[in-house]
Amino acid sequence: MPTRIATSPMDISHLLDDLNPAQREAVAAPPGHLLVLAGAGSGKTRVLTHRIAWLAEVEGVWPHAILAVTFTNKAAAEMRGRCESLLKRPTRGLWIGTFHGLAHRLLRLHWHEAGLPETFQILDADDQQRLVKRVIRDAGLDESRFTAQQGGWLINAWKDEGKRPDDVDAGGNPNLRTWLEVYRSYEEACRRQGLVDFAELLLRSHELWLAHPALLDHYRQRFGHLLIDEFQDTNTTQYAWVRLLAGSSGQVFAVGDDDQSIYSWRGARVEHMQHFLRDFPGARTIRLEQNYRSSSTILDAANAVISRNEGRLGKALWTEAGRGLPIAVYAAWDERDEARFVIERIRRAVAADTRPSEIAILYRANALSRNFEQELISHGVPYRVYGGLRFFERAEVKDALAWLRLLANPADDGAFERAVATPPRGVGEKTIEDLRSQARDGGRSLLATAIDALAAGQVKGRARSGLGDLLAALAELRGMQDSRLHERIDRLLELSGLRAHYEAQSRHEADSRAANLDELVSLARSFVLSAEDEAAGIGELPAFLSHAALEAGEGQGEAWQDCVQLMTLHAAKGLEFPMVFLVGLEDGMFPSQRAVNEGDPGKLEEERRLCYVGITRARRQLTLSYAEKRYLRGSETFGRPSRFLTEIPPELLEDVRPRAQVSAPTLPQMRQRMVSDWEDQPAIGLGTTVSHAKFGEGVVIGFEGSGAHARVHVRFEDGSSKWLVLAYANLVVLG
DNA sequence: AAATCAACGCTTTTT
DNA sequence: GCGTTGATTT
Repeated sequence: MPTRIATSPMDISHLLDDLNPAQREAVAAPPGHLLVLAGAGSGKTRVLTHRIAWLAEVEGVWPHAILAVTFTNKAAAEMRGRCESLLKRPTRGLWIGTFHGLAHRLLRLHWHEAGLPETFQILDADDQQRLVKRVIRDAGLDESRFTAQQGGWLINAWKDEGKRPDDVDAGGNPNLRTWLEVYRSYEEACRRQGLVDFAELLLRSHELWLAHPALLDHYRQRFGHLLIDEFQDTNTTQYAWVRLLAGSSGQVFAVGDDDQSIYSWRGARVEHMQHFLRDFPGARTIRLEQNYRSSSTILDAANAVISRNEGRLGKALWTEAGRGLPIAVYAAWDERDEARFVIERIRRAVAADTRPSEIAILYRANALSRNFEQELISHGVPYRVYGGLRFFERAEVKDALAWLRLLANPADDGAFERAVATPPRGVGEKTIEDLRSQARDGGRSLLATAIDALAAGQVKGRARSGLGDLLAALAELRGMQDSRLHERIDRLLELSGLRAHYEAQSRHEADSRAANLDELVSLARSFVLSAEDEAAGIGELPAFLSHAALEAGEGQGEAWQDCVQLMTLHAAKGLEFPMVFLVGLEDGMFPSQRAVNEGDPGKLEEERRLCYVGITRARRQLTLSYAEKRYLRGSETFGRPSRFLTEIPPELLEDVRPRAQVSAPTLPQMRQRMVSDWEDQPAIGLGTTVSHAKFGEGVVIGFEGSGAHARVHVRFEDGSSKWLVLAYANLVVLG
């Protein structure tokens, strides 16, 4: 049990001084369970880190006895860093990590008790899908009816709910029965190959504790204090994991915001916030409602929107900040007009000394980023899109990792297939299928089967030499036990032919694939085994592979470059920007069609929470936009403004009338100068001389339509004439 | 066995 | 509108 050490009041001032009363109450809470309802921008991370420091410094709790859980590696890293600077020393023995990272550590430490091979490997989402596909195919199912995607989704959903195949009741549903068989076969394949997917990490470590009370007891004794971040995002298995570890003596400090629960489709259950008060006796609730981020206008809009949801725990954000700028709303004619407007505003802001990195464009679905990217490129504004392929998920990197996985775990059939397939080495589908059936019959791995088949002379022709080369290369790499990891990878890239393969490709595709392989080598060179991993007796190679799976690495683009940030609303959770553009606000886009169609109020409420998350990302200025017409999946769609727009009190909004309008066919009206927010566009009329970036100078000889529809007919100097949409053409009026 | 071409299908995605 | 998958071709 932790011993209390005497402290004077002086010691604690730096932990409480810069906190508001509610934050202080949470940080200095007496022993017991606590649920902190932390609104957006209310200083949640600060409270968590100060609580840890408070426990360590004031309550005299050993860091050793504290476990802090987050959902992302980024959040974990930030928490660790802030704790270290608060405590002014390394946080030795303190466990801070993601649910998955901590569960993984437990399984590495207790692989035997968990029923895993010591060499078990982590299956990422892509690997998992491939394996499910293999299972479906081997079962001879119709792959158009039973897709790997759906299978993976179902299996994950079951595991997230803590259900093994035996726990699922398929009832009389034949489809579900089939899926259950797929689930069983998938589990068997994982067991045979020593593979563990993300959901399995959690479920397996939970079962590890259940099956080994002494082990559970050990960890219960050790971790007297559990701190959970983003509690509203916990799934059933994670919640059970926390409950089990806490037992009757562990104190849980849970921080979350039910209004920011946006991952129910990934198994997260907001109800856990309510259940917490029921399941953890004596739990108290503290609300952090003062917002330090946004103007009161932005906050009022957020509050108004979220207040439409039912069954909230209840929380009203307030701020001492002033009203600030109104929320601008722009009704674009179409998605190009929308992009043009947004980028123009961004350029203005940048010209007025806003840094690009302080600006974010947020959208519901990734598909929306394209137009904004195009417009940013054409104006030379640096930008970064989040949510692309991450480093360790890239095909060429995974190709190389497959070899490492085979070295670490020869039973990994997926890795073998990947290594065989790329680069092409004369071993085709037929050869592989023969090996597969042989391996199935013999109950052995593909690699072992291949070695035998080659020795027995069963493989002929090109396949023989190709397979022979591969096995020889593997043998050589296996012999490099004493070499550094990066040397092995470097050699691997040569022997496998991957480097040559991707270098040859690069010439055609102007791609950076070969460079990524070099990057992999240098990542391995600078990879350091963490103290925890070393203590757990984990080798460099398995640790590197786990790192690759659990921390897929940053998305594309340089994090530190000063650029405009583009991302989905989901990706924006936890971030903040002085200037935020929330785009694509049409019913059917946001809220999404599915949420609207299915008529499930829960779905719509989650969309609304997503909207709340989006609005509350903005510090200073929020701009909303929607397009009346949008090309979606190749065809035109006409949308109505999002219902969320109407949920914001109109007095907080300011309509932007951006377009120079050509509204009537009479000259005086044509000459009328219209209000233009984003460019001081003089009037355009018959006979006006204009200049176009591509076509040069010309004279307006006609026009039609009004508002966004306005088009002008221009005869250019070369004699050609064109109809141009005013909103796009960016005409410069010369007189 | 590998390259080329048509057909599909498609929110969100911390790990 | 695009990228991925699969069927077809050589």
